[in-house]
Amino acid sequence: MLEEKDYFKEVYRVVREVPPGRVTTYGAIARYLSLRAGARMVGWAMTASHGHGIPAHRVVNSVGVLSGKHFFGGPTVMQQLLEDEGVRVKDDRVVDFKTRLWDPSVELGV
DNA sequence: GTTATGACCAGAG
DNA sequence: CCTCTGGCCATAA
Repeated sequence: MLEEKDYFKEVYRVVREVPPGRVTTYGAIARYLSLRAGARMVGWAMTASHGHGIPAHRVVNSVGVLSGKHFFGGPTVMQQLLEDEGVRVKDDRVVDFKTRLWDPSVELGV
């Protein structure tokens, strides 16, 4: 029946809430959902996010690096998607990462 | 059961 | 900037 695990759906729900032009991090999602599995499981969930309509390009690691760009079918696809939404990317890193960061535990309230 | 791996994180040097 | 270490823990073999 459901291939997806419950925490997968939780992660997807949060990622879907990330507005265009903003990014969030694996750690932030893990913190917000209190996933004991930690940030690694968020990354694992993203791997399975294909076909779920998840804007995975808005999820980067703690320093704003596009660590998952390799999974978008090309080395520039993820960057292209972000820049198309107004997020500047330089050397695989989000420019003005701190101001672009959308932390669910802050934006949605803890 | 054990081992290896990973779209991670934080700290130390 | 770089590498290394320790921690986290689900998944695969």
